[in-house]
Amino acid sequence: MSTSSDTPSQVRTGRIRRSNETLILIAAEQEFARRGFDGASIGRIARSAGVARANVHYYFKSREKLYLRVLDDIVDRWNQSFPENSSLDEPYDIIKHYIAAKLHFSRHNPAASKIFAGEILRGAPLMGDRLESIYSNWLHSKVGILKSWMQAGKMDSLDPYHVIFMIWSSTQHYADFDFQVKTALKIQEYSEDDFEKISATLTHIILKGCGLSPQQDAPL
Amino acid sequence: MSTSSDTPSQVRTGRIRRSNETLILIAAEQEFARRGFDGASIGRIARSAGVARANVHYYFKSREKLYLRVLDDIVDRWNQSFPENSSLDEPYDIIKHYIAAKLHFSRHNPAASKIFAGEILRGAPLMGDRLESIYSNWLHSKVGILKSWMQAGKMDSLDPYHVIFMIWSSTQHYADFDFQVKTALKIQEYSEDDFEKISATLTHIILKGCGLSPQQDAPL
DNA sequence: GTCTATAATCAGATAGAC
DNA sequence: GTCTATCTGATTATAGAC
Repeated sequence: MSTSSDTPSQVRTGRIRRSNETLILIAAEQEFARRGFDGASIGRIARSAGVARANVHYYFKSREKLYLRVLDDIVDRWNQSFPENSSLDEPYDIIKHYIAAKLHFSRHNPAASKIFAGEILRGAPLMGDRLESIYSNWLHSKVGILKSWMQAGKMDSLDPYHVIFMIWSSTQHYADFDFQVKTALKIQEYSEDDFEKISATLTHIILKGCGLSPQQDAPL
Repeated sequence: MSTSSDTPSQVRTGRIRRSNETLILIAAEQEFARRGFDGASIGRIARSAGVARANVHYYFKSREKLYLRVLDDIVDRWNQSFPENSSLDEPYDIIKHYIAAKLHFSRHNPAASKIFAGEILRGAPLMGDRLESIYSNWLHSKVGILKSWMQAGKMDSLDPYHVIFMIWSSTQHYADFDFQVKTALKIQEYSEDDFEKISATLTHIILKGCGLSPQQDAPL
């Protein structure tokens, strides 16, 4: 078609669009994480991205649409961060691996975690049902797996939902409430050493607390 | 003094003031918890309290002052909820009691918990240093106690800060993120039974995970 | 595709009648 | 002490020149 001819100007235009969209999305994620949807202003996002206010509207139409786009991008990143690793089959290893993955995400995507935390804190006024669909299937399938492990005597009998909520809450805490953690620890930023301590402590308590130890039914 | 004479009109006036202040404070706590400081509107607070917009300003001067007053009242309630109970001296009992107290507060003061969660999530833009002063002394003294228990071999050696953060995060989760929990559990409101399960699960994992069991150095 | 100017909206705060 | 009316400021969103 005539509109799809790749003239130099169109190629350059496409690049500018992508580049500007990316700049705006990065700035928007920081702004929404820091101030929440209500506190965020398009003016600050534009300034921080280095574009004019009107251009943010040109690319994303409205603040709400921009916010939802940021959320979608976060969900994509989230899904990429938790690949199915079928090489593990021991409860101990699987849970240990999951805690590590969650902490890794919290460490490297604190803004993303905060945006979701804010959204849930307010009752998901903007995401609505989309929130549930993100984790619902995953959650209920893992609950089933935990139940089967408990029935097989591989781990202590506990409410599987609350075991998972505990992993969520304790790992996300270091992203969502980093301000309080850092103030309490008197540090500016998390160090490698901090995250090793966090990982060691959470892993120890949760695994031992669930009655799990390494290779508990290792065949001699 | 002449101004303190208790004429009927002044007595009634004082009562109205207290009554209206209370109505506004109750409405404000709900509004700030649901929408955050930026999303909250004085109009909604006034309507919900049954007074005119201007009266909220008359009593509290500004939205920010009202917010800070709500925070102060929450801190008071918080302090009343955690009386020093010197009757306990076993690590197992003390931590178990603390988890129960935290969960009790989460259950009965979800709005208060959410307001603090929102404030910490955004880096305490309005509370500032006042936040730290609330828990700082408590935290560092308890860290010292945990350390002494670990050195005495009464519990596993772990980073005491992260043990406490874990108790905070896992108990507060049920207030701050109740929307997600309730959606996942497909319930409208927490029941007595829900909280018993939560309490049992958290208590089991944390205590066992820290290597604590009841009366571990019972005499005889 | 970009930017300035402007319209429209909303909410906090205040003045002043009652 | 209460309430209506108004002022003010901020911010989203859009129109239209470049």
